[in-house]
Amino acid sequence: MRMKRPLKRGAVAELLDSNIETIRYYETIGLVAASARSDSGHRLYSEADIERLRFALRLRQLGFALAEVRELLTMTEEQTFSCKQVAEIAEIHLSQIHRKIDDLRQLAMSLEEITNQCERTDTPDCALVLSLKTSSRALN
Amino acid sequence: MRMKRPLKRGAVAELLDSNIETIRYYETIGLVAASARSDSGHRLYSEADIERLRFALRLRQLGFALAEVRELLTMTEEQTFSCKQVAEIAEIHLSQIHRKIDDLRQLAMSLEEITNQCERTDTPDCALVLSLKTSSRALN
DNA sequence: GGTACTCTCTGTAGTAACTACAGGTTCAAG
DNA sequence: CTTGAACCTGTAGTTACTACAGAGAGTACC
Repeated sequence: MRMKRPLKRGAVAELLDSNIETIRYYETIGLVAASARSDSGHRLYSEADIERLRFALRLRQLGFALAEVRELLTMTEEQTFSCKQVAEIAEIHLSQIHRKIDDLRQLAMSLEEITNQCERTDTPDCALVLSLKTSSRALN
Repeated sequence: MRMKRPLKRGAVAELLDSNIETIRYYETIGLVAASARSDSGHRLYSEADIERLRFALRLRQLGFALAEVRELLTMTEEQTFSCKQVAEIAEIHLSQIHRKIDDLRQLAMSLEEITNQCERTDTPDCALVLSLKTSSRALN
């Protein structure tokens, strides 16, 4: 069997549905780099490089911070992890997402309450604005 | 009746439960400035200054971007707005919040699905990691 | 082989909304 | 009068990219 020849940056970006600049960025911060360069200096991405990138991008899609992505990459690559550990990280992250959802719900409720005080007149004196100007009640 | 004497930056920050640096930041970007300075250069915030700040901070708490805060400040200050206009801005913002909530719910679902594949073993071969490594299915 | 066009390279700056720090005044209490 | 807190300024750092400029490759067509 024959190796697939490595892709260049643009092709990788397209394949992974990401941005060409993002890929370079991940390299500059030492997250994922191309393992080879052509004679003229063009980055060449092997299958393994692409897998690593795919993994990183997927974790980002799932809302993990780059620091967490870095950690998870190292763990999975060095095989120095237990499944339990990874699951724990994921669950902490999940609980953060849930908290964010709750915060936004609170926010939406406050804002709905405030906008409901408005009767959509053409004048500038409005309970809505008044309500915005007074200090928070529904928040925190 | 007597004017309350103006507060300084630290006192304002405490009063409005915000950060002293944030207040200076809002000044540098031309959002809200102290209307006076003491002889030695300390910022002095009048009641009106503080109201303006309170308004800005409240809008931020409600998730409005600084650009929107700026717009709303101008509108309410120049009285060149109708209640309807303000309500519209608020409603656009509200719909963005709802969309964000939906996105996060999707995210949470994906992540839950993935973590459920894990049996919390002590070994590194895990359906969770495998699932993270393969390309997205539940997203977008 | 020449030319034109796209791709890639590098370094750097900009984005949002702060936050933090350093090095120097000024204020207030004892 | 001293000491410590609060304030001043300018500047750099944060997160996760994104965008741009200027120069060097790669490739398609005549």
